[in-house]
Parts: sequence; C-alpha cells; structure tokens
Amino acid sequence: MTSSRRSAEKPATIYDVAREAGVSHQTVSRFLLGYQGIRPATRRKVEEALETLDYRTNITARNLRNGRTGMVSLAIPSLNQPYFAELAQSVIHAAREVGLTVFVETMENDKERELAVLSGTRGNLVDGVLFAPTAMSVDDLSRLKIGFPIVLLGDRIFDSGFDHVAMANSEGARAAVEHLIGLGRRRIAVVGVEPPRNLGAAHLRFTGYRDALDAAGIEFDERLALGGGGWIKDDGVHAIERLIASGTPFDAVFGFNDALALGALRGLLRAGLRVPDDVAVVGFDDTQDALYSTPTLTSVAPGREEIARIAVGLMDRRLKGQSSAGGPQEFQADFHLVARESSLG
Amino acid sequence: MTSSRRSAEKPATIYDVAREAGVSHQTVSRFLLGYQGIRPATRRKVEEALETLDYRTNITARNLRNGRTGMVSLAIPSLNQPYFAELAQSVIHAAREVGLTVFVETMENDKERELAVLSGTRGNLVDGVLFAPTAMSVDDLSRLKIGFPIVLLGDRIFDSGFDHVAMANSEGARAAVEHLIGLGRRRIAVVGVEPPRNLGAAHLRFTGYRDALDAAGIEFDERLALGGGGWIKDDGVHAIERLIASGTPFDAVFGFNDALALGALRGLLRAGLRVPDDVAVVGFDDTQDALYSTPTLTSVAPGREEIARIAVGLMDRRLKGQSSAGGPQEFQADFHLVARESSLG
DNA sequence: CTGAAAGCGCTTACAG
DNA sequence: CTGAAAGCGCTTACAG
Repeated sequence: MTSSRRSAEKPATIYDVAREAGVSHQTVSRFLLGYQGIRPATRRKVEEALETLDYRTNITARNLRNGRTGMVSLAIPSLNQPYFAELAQSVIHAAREVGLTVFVETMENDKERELAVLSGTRGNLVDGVLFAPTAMSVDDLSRLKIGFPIVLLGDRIFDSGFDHVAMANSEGARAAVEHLIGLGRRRIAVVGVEPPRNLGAAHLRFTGYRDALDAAGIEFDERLALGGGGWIKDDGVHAIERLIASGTPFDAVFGFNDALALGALRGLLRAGLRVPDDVAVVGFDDTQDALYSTPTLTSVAPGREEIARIAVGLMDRRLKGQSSAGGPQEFQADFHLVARESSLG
Repeated sequence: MTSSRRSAEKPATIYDVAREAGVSHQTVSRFLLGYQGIRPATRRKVEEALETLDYRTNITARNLRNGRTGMVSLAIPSLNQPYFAELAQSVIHAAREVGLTVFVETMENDKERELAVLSGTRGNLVDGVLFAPTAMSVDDLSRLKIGFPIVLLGDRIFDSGFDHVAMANSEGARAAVEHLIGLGRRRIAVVGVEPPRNLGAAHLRFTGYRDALDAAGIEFDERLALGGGGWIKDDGVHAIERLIASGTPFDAVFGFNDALALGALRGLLRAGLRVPDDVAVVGFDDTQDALYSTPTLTSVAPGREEIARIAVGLMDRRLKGQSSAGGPQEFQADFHLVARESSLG
C-alpha cells in the first residue's frame, strides 16, 4: 500500500484518497455519496484509504458544485434578547432534524441591516432566510423583489406574499387577561400599548386585551392603557410608577412582554404593593426571565418550539421545491398560559 | 449596450458581467478586489455592468479558490444560557470589526458534540474555532491533534497548548467577597462549591472566596460552603433552604453564578428574610437576569466584551499567520463588580 | 493595463 | 461497475 505523504496542514482530497486506494476519484465520490453499485473489493479499498488519510469532504467545494449549501440564515434582532436567543436555540435544533444548518445573523433593530439581509443570500452562503424583522415596515418588505426562499417569523400578520409563521398574539393576550378576570380582577392595566400604526404585536395583543374585557362585560378604561415607551424593563417600571401616581385604581397588570411585566412587578414591589395580593401580574413570551423573578412571573408561552419547527419545515419544503407551486403559507403556533406566583400567589 | 437576458433565479457571475461590459472576466475580478491599475473607461463599464446585472460575488466560489472562508465557529454550550447568548452577541460584534463572520454552534454540554467540533472545521466551512467546552476533560483536549487554529474561551486555565482567554475567576470572586466584607458581613455563605477535581470555575471562584476571608482574618466555616448540585436556579434555592434549616447563622451569600445567586435570593425571600438587610447577596456573570430580579442583583461582570474582543483578536492573528511562530497565548479579561440592591439596598 | 490559462475540490452526465 | 471529461464561480500568477 502506498502511503501518500501529506503535510499535516493540507487536508486530504478525494484525489489523494483515490491514489491511496488505487481507484479513480469518481469512485471515491460515489462511495462518499452512498451510491450502490460499487464492488465490495473496491469499497473496501476506498474505506481503508479514507481512514488512513483521515479524509473530510470539503463542504465548500461540494456547495459550489451543487449550487446550494444546506445552510439557512436565521436573521433576528439580537442574541441579547432572551426571547430571540431561545428562539435561535430552538431553530438550530429543529433545523438539525431536517439536515439544515443554521447561520445566525443579528440585525440589531436596524433597518439598513434588515434590508441588507434581504438583498442577497450572503453571496450564496445560505439557501434561504428565516427572517424576523423589527425595524422595516410592511411596505419595505412588499416592495422588495427577493430571489430566494424566505420565511417570516414573529409578530406581524399581513399579506406579504411570503411564508409566515406567527404567534397567537391576540389569542394569547386574551387568554392572559381572561386568566386575570378568572381570578376576580376587574381593573386590569395594560403596559406596552403603541399607536395602531401597524399590525404588530402591540396592536394584536391590545386587541386580545379588549376582547377579553368585552367578553366579560368589563368596560375599557383608557387610563389603564399604558404606553409611550419601548418594551424594556425600565419602560414597565416607569409606566407603573405613573399609574400609581395617577391614583387610578387597578388590581392587575398585563405586560405585553416579560420585560415590561417584570418592570411593572418591580415598580409595584418598590411602591410597597403586594403581588399578587394587591396586584396580579402577567407577561408574554415566557422567557427564562419569568422563572428568575420573585415572585415568578405568569406568562403566555407563544410556542417557541413549534414556531421553530414550522418555520424550518416551511423552509425545507421551499428548498426542496415541493411547494413552489403553492402560494405563501401562513401558520400560527399554539400558545399556552403558564400560571405562576405573580398571579396565583 | 448588450442587455444580457438572465432568468431571475440564476445570479449573475463575473462572466456575465464581463460580457455585459465587454471586458474579460479577470478584469471584473480585479475590479471587485479593488486592484488599482484599471483604466477609468474600463472601470466605468464594469461598474455599470455590475449595477445592471445586480451582481453579488459568490462567496462559496471565492472561498474554494482562496482555501479559506473568513468564518470562525463559536462553539458554546447553548443559546438558552444567558451568559453564552450574550457572549455570542459580543463575539459576533467583535468579529465584524475585523472582517470575520461567526458561525454559532451549540454543543449542549455533550462531550461527543464537543469532540466532534474539534474533529474538523466542518469540512472547511470555517477557518478556526472559538471553543468553550464544558463537558470534555483537560485530558481529552490535550490528547487531540488539531489541525486548525482554536482559541479556548471560558473558565478553565490550564496548560493546553492553545490560545486561551479566561475570565478572572478567582480575582472576581475575591472582589465579590471583599465587597460583602466591606459592608460589614462576616458570615458569608458560598453556593456552587464542587469537588476540586479540575481547575474549573468552581474551584477558582472558591479560591477567591477563601483568599478574601483570609485577607480579612475571617475564619472559614465549612458549614457555609454549599454545593452538591448544579449551577441552576433551583440548586441555589435548595442550598439556601438547607442552610436556613441547619440553623447556621449567616449574613451574606455569594453565588458562583447569577442563577445560583438568584435562586438563593428567592429562597431567602420565601423564608421571610430581608435582602440585603438580613442577608446580602452577590452573584457572578452579570447577565441580564441580574437586572430583572427584585431586588436587583449585585454581580461580578467578567468582561464579556473584552473576552470576545481578545478571543477574536487572537483568532484573527492566527489566521493571518502572524503569530504562528509564537507559542500559545493566555489572557485574562478585566472584571468589575456591579453593585446593586441585593447588597447595597 | 488587460487577457488566456490553470486550478481550488467536488459531482454528474457520458462512455465503455 | 468504473474511468475520462466538463464545469460550478471564483483568483492569481503569467504573458504581453
């Protein structure tokens, strides 16, 4: 057996393996791809040579030849946001199941970055994009002509022409508020309200809130609708401080995300109110933050695993061309309410 | 001007651009690479053709030709762990500064996965690996022959033969305990202690704890050293419950990470103790969780940004071959203590 | 200053 | 059942 001398740095190619095994490089390639008709003797020689040379197939070369990479981008705002970090982990997991590899890109709520992601597949590095925009508008999206598969993730529901998997924003919000009503609360403040300029999460969750009130025959009091800031913890703190200062009575708070709810929780405790005895609190997203607070936070779990699984499945089908005939598909994940101490005590 | 007809699906190549511009494809390539000596007229024609055809360079082809991809793996346990999610964000940011792209891989504390990452560069998909193992042993690591640059990240310090950037585990822990001592605490419990079987974070942070006690002339009471579980929140809760049940007096708790400290915080509050009045609490890692608790958690910030920057810098130099002559380099990031309500009130 | 040639490491018809 | 050829889209010496 010829032992080919290679420097430690240069990885072996199929040519090296072919030489070592005494066959053509095509035969090696066929073996690697699992083709059937290969004579047992040949097969053995190739196996040995692969082992000897510690061969690894060069994915870049394969990708170039195949015109696809088996990678998809997951484009999210930031890994510093727990919801998106956890979503990324779920997507990585779901993608592994179907043989796709995930490339995480962070766009940092920057419109330019979001547009950049859609301007190409990073030079064909990825085959498609799972896209969770926060800064660009619906119009921006519709205007673009995009030459590769994308699946939209997240809050918004609209007729984008793309595959889309959304969370049950209004339904989840409604369930959260019904939970509070079921506990006897009637004066339910809501934190994170935004002007209804789009069909984003804020609007949808507010709709769910209103629906729950209406169904229970509770009149909406706009003094309990708090907004004007962002969706981070401090915004929740400030909102609740303003509410307390206003003297408007309330016995519950629904935060449009966990950060707002936790901020509110903090504001309440600091003001000497007891949670949930005086005021019950519910959030949305069910991030791990909800587990770390004292009291632990009741929250709406938006079905992160399911969102990841569906999104990856849609992408996989588009990439396989199976549903290229079909129009855009829309899915909504199942949510559930996780009741914890901030409402149950 | 010839307007070449292309199907919307097929991206333009440099050959298409060359034809459109009436030059050779090499000229196009040179233009794209920013070579100087190109006649203005030629330059203009190429620019126009690029624009017309909306050309994007095919990274896969470039990578194949160049034998490198400009990507590095960041191999971490999981994006579900806030510290690592935040570290990933910092690394992505630092890498962008030096023109590297980060591919996040999660190994989920699984030894097989960790070994798999080191078994190759994913078929040359990445040029090197930033590696934060948790499951494999020092011996596993030393035994491997690795044919590409790796930079170790994280807790452990040992003579691995690889570039390494660590956090100031013992110094940070010492500062945390000195902070408590400075506030007048003498009976400082410590949570997360592990048998000293390796030089991991637990051992180092314990060392820092002991150093601080020694320096202050406080005798170590082993009844205050709590361990036996993992490093998640529940372990902190249970540890503190056992301590309270034991009747051993204490006036402070140092948790080896934020999760443990927050668990302890929770256990204390549930037992009716006041934080920090009765018991002050300090954690380690300064994740966002420390901001979300009530009271907010004093914590040691291990210098995540700096760790990311140094690690990326080391990798960058290795990839450029500048320090191939030099031996392995070790760095330790600067930490600082972030004092918050759980100790200051 | 620009073109013709070779080659990165694969895969896939095409022969035989 | 296996080999010779072509080509994926780039970049880089080599000529001129």
